[in-house]
Amino acid sequence: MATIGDVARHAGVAASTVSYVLSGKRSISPETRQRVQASVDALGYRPNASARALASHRSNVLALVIPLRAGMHVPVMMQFATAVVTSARRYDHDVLLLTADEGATGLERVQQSALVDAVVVMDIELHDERVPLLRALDLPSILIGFPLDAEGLTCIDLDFVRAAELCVDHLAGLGHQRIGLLGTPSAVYERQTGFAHRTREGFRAAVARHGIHGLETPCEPAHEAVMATVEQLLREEPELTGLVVQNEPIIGPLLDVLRSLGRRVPEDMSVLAICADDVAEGQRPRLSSVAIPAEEIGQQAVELLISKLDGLAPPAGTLVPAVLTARASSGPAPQLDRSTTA
Amino acid sequence: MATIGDVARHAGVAASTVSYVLSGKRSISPETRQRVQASVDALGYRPNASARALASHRSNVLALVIPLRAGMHVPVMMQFATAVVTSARRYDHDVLLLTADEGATGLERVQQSALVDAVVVMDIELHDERVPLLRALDLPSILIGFPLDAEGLTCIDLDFVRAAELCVDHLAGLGHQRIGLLGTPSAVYERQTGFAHRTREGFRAAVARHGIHGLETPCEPAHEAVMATVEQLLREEPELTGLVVQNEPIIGPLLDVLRSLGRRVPEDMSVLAICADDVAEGQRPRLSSVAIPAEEIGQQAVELLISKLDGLAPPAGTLVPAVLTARASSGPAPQLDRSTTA
DNA sequence: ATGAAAGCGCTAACAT
DNA sequence: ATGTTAGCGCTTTCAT
Repeated sequence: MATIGDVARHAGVAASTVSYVLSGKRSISPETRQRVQASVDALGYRPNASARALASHRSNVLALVIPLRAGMHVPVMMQFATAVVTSARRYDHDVLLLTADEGATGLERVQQSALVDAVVVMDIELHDERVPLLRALDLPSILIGFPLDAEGLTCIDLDFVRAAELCVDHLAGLGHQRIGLLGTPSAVYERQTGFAHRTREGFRAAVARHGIHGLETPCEPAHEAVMATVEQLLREEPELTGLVVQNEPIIGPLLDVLRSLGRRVPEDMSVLAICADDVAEGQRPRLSSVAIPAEEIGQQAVELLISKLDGLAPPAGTLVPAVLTARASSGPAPQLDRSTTA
Repeated sequence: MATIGDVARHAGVAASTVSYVLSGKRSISPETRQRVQASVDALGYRPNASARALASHRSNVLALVIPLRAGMHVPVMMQFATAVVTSARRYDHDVLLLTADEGATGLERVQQSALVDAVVVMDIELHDERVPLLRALDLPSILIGFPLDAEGLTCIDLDFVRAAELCVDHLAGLGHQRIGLLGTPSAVYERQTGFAHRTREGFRAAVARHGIHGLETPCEPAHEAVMATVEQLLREEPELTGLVVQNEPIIGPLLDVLRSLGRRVPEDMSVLAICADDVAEGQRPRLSSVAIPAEEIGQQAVELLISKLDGLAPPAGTLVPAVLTARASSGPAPQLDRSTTA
């Protein structure tokens, strides 16, 4: 491997000049720049990452803490992760993978060994144990998700409160009076995961505001569980005509279950999902949904982090606006013939 | 952050002694060792990763190339990834995430900048473009999957040929005469992904050996596609009584489709899956299956890689044995009343 | 069994 | 606009 010294000799300049040509941190005459660039190309020079990090106190590596906890939906996680890696590369950074089970220890370790410059933390709980650590650690960070107390931290997430509200507003606008929230697996609520709680919050508030009736239930991702949960919901509220689903893996089974129960979508039952657009469009009927823009959030997360590394002070909280797309799964509330016979 | 010099001063020894205590690369008197260890603990010393890498020519970081290509099943990928990270940590290594879309460039980059010591490459195609590069690059590597020409490379994977054989043997042993292989999305075959091709190979060979009739088809992961594919299969072969599935996301829909077509599992149709055990057990009926031991493969991959870094020459190819677990979805071939009426 | 000292390859003052 | 030089914090000879 060629070193910066080799390049300098080849170009007939000082090593520092090569460094400055590469970093652009001071002005270089066009001729010198060209000569150096030619030598770099000729030798196939690539700076040694460790040497650079040691001298500059910057590793150009971000840590990504990926949780793999019970009830999490993996494909969505991976969309975030991919977006983070892709965006990081655009800013000349690489991404180190930290699993959540190494937990707080892992964060401390990578910080103290100066392995990474900053960290992206996913799957934030309302009372996340990593939050105090992050505040103490002097490691620039961005949380994808909001803890209850976000003081001093930079966070970004979809506006889940608004997402739920949009769903309820949409259903209420279509005349639905009794609707349900089919949520994440219960483990997710028990961990007090931010997005699930905030969705529930928004659902409650909107239902109250519209003066309509709202039921909430978690749901495990298995066909049987979906069946049981839907039946339970219909037992509690036979006149249920609308469903908001925040649980990607059960979407398919849910539609099957409704079919097998003889409830047509959207004629008898309107279904709204909070899920990735491609998932919504892959269903039959195509689901009206509020999208989870993982790509956009991951990208913005990296941009916020980079701006912190550049010494800027980005906004502490970024709520990505929720957008509802009406498709084929939601329609006017049915006239409740059923109510007279039930 | 404390440096090795701080620790040395605190313990009253030379920096090199601290280094040797930490690395165990030369013998140290028990007293010195203790004193140094105490100072390390007292100061909370953690070696600077860049300095260490620069001096030792070892970054203690592995790269993991994760593909996110069309048709891939994400949760399985993540199981591999998690196993790799967890195992790497056990050998005091971290893992850098490389997405496949950076492709060969990414491998070259991390190698030339000495960012990583070695690389784990997933989702190998029969004629993988990264294979010649890997051979040229002088970067220790392990492939999870076998290219057609694995000369000079270290590979590991489940024995998919055997996995398919086991499934066919099982069905043939139960008297099934006409069976189908419901495979991955066609994009996966078109890319000539190793595991999909090898499964097909094994299926063909076993079917021929048993002198029974075998149908093969790819299948896209959407309810409608599953329905269409199954109907097509039954049209071609009305007396089909056994199905081997290598396509995790369609397992749920497949069972629904069979139900809606009035085919009971396993009375009318035996279903065998090649998938993770928990997926097989999460279905109703529980699926007879050949497990994909992602955990084990990921772990072994890292161990092989570490042994290479230690200068050993591990076996070039490791085929993890396929194991079939019979559960509730497979049974004796039905007496074909249907054949007389069809 | 331990110390001293020379780098590893780069960046960033500090020159001029 | 460019060169000189002093580190960054560690590992590893080379000494003893």
